[in-house]
Order: sequence, then C-alpha cells, then structure tokens
Amino acid sequence: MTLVEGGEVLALWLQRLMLRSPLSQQDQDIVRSFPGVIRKVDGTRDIVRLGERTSHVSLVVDGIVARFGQTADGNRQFTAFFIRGDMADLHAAVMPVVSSPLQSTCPTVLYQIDREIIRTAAAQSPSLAKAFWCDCVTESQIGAEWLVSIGRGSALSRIAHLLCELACRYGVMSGERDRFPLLLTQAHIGDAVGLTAVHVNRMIRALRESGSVIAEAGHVTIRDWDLLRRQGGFDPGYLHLNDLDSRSGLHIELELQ
Amino acid sequence: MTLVEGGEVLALWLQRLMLRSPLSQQDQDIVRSFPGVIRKVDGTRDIVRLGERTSHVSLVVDGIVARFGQTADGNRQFTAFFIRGDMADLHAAVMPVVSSPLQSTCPTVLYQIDREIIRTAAAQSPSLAKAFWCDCVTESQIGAEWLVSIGRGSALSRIAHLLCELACRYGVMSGERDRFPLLLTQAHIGDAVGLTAVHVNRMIRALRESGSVIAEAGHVTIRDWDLLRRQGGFDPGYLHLNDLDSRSGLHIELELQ
DNA sequence: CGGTCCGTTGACTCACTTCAACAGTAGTGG
DNA sequence: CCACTACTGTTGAAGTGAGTCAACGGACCG
Repeated sequence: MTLVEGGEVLALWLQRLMLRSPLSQQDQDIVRSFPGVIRKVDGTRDIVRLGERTSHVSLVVDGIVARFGQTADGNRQFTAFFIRGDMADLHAAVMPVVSSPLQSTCPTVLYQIDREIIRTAAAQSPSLAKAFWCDCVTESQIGAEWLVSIGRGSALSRIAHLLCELACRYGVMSGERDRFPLLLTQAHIGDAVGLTAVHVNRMIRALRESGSVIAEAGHVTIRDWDLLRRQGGFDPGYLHLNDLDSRSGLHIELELQ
Repeated sequence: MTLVEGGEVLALWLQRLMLRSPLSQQDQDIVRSFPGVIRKVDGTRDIVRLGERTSHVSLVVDGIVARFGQTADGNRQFTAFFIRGDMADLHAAVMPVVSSPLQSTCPTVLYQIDREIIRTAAAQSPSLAKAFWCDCVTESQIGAEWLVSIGRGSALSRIAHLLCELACRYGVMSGERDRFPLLLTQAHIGDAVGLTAVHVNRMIRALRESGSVIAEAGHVTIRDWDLLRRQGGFDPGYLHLNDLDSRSGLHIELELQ
C-alpha cells in the first residue's frame, strides 16, 4: 500500500533525474520500486534536526519541505525549498549526519526511503549513482543562484527571483507556469530571501502594482512573465528542467505538456 | 613530468576526500595517478566561461579559484572559493555545461584532469563514485552556510565568518590556524559576502580594532579566535575537516599535525 | 467569545551605499 | 630616470533602502 502511494511521486522524481542523466529501463524500474513509508506532518514542524543521524531520505509527496540554518541570535535562513517530486535530502544517503535541518512550511506528506536502499542501488548501478550525484549538483546550483540573488539583488528582485523559480518548478509538473500554489507565508518568504516579513509585504505590493505578479495567501498568479523575469534577473537554465539547456536564450518557453 | 607536479596536490585532495568517505588502497592509487596538465593563470582571469562545455576538471595547485554569478546590471557575486587541494569544478565531471563560471583572484596554478578520467573511475569503483559525490555535497553545504551568513548576518559578521572559514581550510593544511595568506582584495571579499569594497574596508578596520583579527593585504593574522568565531557566528562542523564530526561542540580544536 | 496567526500600513531609525578625494605601490613606456 | 596609468586601500560626507516598532483588521480555531 505504501508502495502504491509512493509510485506516482517516485515517477515524478525519476522524470526529473532523467532530465539530467539518462537511465536504462532496468535502472528506471529499480527507482520506481523503491519501498518507502508515508509520513504526514502538519503545519510548521521539524522533519530532521541538526546533528541527528538520519536513517532515511525524504521524497516530498505534497506540501513544502524547507532546509534552513540559524544564526546565534535565533534568526532563521532557508537555504532550499523542496516541492512535490523533489528529494529533500538525497545527500543524506552518503552523509547522514544532518548539517542543515529540515522543516515543513505547511501540511506536508513525505515518502521516506531507507538510505541503505539508495546506497546499494548506487553501488550496484554506476548510472544510478551518476543520476543521484547530478541531482545533488543541481540542488547545489540552485543554492548558488540563491546566493547571487540574495547577495546582490534588491528586495524586489530577490522576491521576484524566488517567485520565478517556483513558477518554473511547479510549471514543469502542472504544465501551467503562470499560476501555482503558494504554500508559504510572507514570513517564510522573508526567511528565504533574507528580508523581514514587513518588507516582504511591501515588496509584494510593489510587484502587484507593477503589474507583474499577484502573490496572495494561497496562490500566485503571474500577469507579466517577462516583466517578472526582468525584475528578478531570472534565467531558468540553472534549474535543468529542459532537455535543451538554454542558458543563452533569454525567454525560455517551458516544455508544456 | 606533469604527473610529478600533480602528485602532491592529488594527495592533498585525496586526503580531503577520505575525511568524508573511506577509500581502499586500490582506489587511493587510482586517484593518486590521475594524469593531468598544469595550467598557470595570472591575476584576475576567466578560467571557464558561462555556457561553455568543459572537457576537464580543475584541481587548484596554488592561488584561488572563485566561482561566481552575475546580475543583469553587471554586479558580481562569488558563490565559492577554492584553495590549494580543492577540486574547483568536480561537478563538471557529470554536468559539463558551465552554469556558474570560474575566475582566478590572483596568480593561480591548476592541475587539469580530463573529465572522462573522473567519469570512468567513478563508473568502475562505487566507493570512488561515493567519494566524489560526498565532495560535491560538502561544497553544497559550504554554500548553504554562506547563504545563512549573507542572508541573516551583519556586515561585520559576514566578513568574520568568511575569515573563519578560510582560517580552518588553510589551517588543516599548514597546521597553523591563526595565520594564513589572503589572496583576495577587499573588493573580492565584498563580492563574496555581498557588500561594497568601501564597507568591507570599514568592517576590516572594526575587526582589527575589536582585537579579533588583522586582515592585511597579503595575509590574515588571528589574534582572538574565540572572539572572531563569535563575531562570525561560525561553527566549523560543516567543513567536514575533522574525523569526529563536531557540530555539537562549540569550540573545535583543528587537528593540528 | 477570546486567542492566535497572518497580512497590512505608518512613522522613525540606522546600517550600508554612493560619491568623492587622496595616498601608496607596481607596472609601463618614453 | 621619470611621467603616466592602474589598482588597492583608506577616509569623509551625504543619501537611501530596509529594519524596527507599533497598531489594526480579518480569518481561523478552540
């Protein structure tokens, strides 16, 4: 039964893996049959804690898992968001001691897979090992893009960039890039882009008034993608969601199904 | 001849790999005999450019290699620094299209290894594949720590954090943590921590006046490690330079040789 | 009905940026 | 040998973007 529940989301993850690294039919079957356990968490809850030794990795079925760090004075900074079909801590398969903890930002469902299963799959199939490695590299590249956005962007630009990224990542699943669920509060957004919740609120209003995007409580509606893209200095190449890696092109049409 | 020149720095890299993932004698011999070509670059030069398809990976023999991104208005943000013994773009072994370019910040020497050599080594030895994977994960965790520092730290704290990190990374080689070469200008530091060069200058003065650290043109001298650590909110656990992973402990003595 | 969380707005403050000037050093060419 | 340029570090003064503090309304919930 857990297998059935995991099947759909394993297929989503597999699809994402294959965008970056080809896999044989046999390898695909191995991934599709990874056994796991469904875990539900409600609202803002710790999923794995700092310093803990994890025994499993967590595939996001629904909701959002956020990785974060904290400063000495208790300020929180998210370093990654994981949505449906993302493996939140694949790196834990090889480095199980948690160096940045995970939290949910809303009611969230996970499909947890024993890390030994991932490890043995990687040990037995070099191309699976490569696919997992690529997944971690892609995540690292997303982190690098966040660094550029936060280090050098204005408040408006940082928020626009985050919304663009989420639009693309949700869009590749739903086929619709201009509307997606926003499972984050304005405080969460602030913790992701290094701003206070108050200023996030002001900038979201500014974005709305500019006509580029409406970011409401439950969902985001993009009115002018090209404007939003320019506001965020966003180029989706780094997400590797396209077969044709399109760093060069400025306006990328997502492959709509 | 190139082999001889690469030998020492390959041993350094190997040592770092083994801190995170054990390797058999045979695997170690494979790494130690990776053939490569020495390449020298002077001052601030592009090493690989955005969008390029790389054919090799670059091990840093001397100097500094910096990975960076750029905003639309031309501002630069470094996302990683690589020093002697670091593999600057191991991820290129599996994802050769450059999503963030590399630059030297000073006269720098590289040992360049064909990416196919890395790929076949990883394909033939699962434990080597795991070691390479771990290296990329560690780099990603360093990036996450930069995000926390830049997103939530004050100007003083960001610079202190960077100096702490460099002290530990150089210290594990030299055996001396309190003095290391500073192969960066104040403008480089600004581009790493998201500040202007002018403000970096002021904060370096503030750090000096606080008695924690003296950051001069060519080298850094740490006067009060514990103070600097607190100023930067720094905990070296994420660097994985110790056998005993010591996230919990607050003052970590580096393993001095 | 009261409590809590989230979003919203205004007034004030301050950390960092911007602009500008200058000194020291190194490299370059006449 | 000395101009000339370029880069780096340094400092001051003024401007501003984002933080801080505070108050309020609405939605949800027990």
